[in-house]
Amino acid sequence: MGAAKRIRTNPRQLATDVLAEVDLDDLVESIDIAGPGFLNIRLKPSFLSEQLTKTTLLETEAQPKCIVVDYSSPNLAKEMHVGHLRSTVIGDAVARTLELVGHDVIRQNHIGDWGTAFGRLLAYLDDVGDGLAQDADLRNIEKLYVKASSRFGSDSAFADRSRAMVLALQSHDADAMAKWEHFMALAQQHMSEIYTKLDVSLQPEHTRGESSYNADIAPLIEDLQKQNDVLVESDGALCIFMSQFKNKDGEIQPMIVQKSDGGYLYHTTDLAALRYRFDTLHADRVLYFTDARQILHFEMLFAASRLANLVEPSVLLEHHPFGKVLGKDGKPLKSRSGDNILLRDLLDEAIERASSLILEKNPELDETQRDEVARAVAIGAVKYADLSKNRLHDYTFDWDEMLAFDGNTAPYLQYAFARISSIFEKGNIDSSQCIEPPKLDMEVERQLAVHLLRFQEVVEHVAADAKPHYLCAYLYELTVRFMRFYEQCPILSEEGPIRDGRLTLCSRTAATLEMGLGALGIRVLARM
RNA sequence: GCGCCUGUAGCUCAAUGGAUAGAGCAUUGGCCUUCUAAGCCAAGGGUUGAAGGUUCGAAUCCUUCCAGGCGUACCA
Repeated sequence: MGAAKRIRTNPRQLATDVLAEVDLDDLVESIDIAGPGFLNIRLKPSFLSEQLTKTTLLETEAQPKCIVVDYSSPNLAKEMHVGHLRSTVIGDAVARTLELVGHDVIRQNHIGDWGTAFGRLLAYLDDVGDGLAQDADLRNIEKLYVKASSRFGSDSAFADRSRAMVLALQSHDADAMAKWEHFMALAQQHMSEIYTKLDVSLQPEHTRGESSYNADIAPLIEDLQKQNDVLVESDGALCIFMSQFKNKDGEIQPMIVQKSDGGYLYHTTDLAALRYRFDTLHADRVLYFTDARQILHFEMLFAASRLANLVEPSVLLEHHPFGKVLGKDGKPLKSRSGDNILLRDLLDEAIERASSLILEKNPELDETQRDEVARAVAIGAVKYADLSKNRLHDYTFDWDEMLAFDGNTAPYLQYAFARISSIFEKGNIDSSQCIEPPKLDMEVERQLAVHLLRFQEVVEHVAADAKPHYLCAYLYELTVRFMRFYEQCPILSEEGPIRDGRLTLCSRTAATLEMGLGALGIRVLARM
């Protein structure tokens, strides 16, 4: 590192110097220098034990910030498919984690409920007649959109009508609005059903779609025009030119704020949304979870908002991108029928597989319990499969991998919790009363204790970097250590301080699992 | 063309510039008369796409290649 280089000391010497200066006798059992200059510190069991019984699980933020988390944000012209999983699940986990550490989190579901897609859709509905619109469920509308898009590409008159429909919506033409509202009601109902099934914390009040910024756009453009040299007309469109963005011809790539036909684009709504988040919601930090194709869009959005002073310089603007979902053949994911795999089909399949496994593993559970466990296991497995990866590039979707219930999966963590619950149930013990400091004589006990004490650090890391996979890795390692402890150390058959101390380890592990999985949006189970 | 991203075990993925690059799946072999075997223990499996460079130390940082993906003015 730079520091070591500046003082021109080799790491081994530095370690020796540090060791000579520190006095940790009351905390440390042994400390020695190893390898290139590591200080290996072995903490005293008494110190570990004291920390476990005297510290809270998680200290909350002393100075909470107002953090806006923009995630899920499906385009309602289409039914939600597996491509929506990442934004929804990762965004939700980060929102929950930020809340857990004490921040004031405002969720924003920036749904695609406006724009050209709806022009095509509504124009197509006009062409085929209202009858279809009356009984169209979302699956039909999904197909409608495909047909509308294809006609848009092949029929220039239809393309013109689609664009005219967009303008009709933007001027709030009554007929167009009625069609749009009918459609939106169906689509939002579908969206809510998926969120409920997925156990995602997004509620209807978090929905603030593109259409909700309609009234803000004209004033926004007016304000931009008041600022010298920000908005420039080019080929009839109003643009912001920023020299760091170049197009394929090496010229400056404009950010189009208003199209030559007077319409607006996603740039425009996002600028309005960002302004709203700062002016009205008073955001200190804004996080966006979208796929990686939008990287350039967000770079331009953030740069433009700085240029036009839409937000204070101190406000943190972060885009957290990720790759798209591919099939096993390495091509964008399609089901056999050629459609994208729908989210509700994935979830139903997951629950079905979990249910039949539970029937086999634990036939004693009654049907109600089985349903509850199946849901928690299935949803947990699907979410964890996504959350445990930190991948910016595309990732491969595989049914068997995503719906696996053993190994490094959510059910493994849930299983540990169920085992602990079973101990407390069998011993008729209240886990919240377990305060006996553990002895930590066995190496597996010490290993568990050390890891338990790192929860705070990991949660803070997730809150800072918006990467839930750190927490997944932590919880998995915690569970591995607990399982070793569980195999080697009898609990209920012991007596006195040994038994009580081990119960404390169990209690703390269960509480950590519950809080950690809760931050990921995954439920724990007393039985499974 | 230019820009951004990615390349790690057969597969899916980890690894604040640090120690012998780790997990899971799959494969092979053990462990249920004791708190849930969705578990535990063990084995095999690597030139981190390639080559240079910086550093006491590189999967990680820099340069050049190779391969793939995405973006590149009125879609989002």
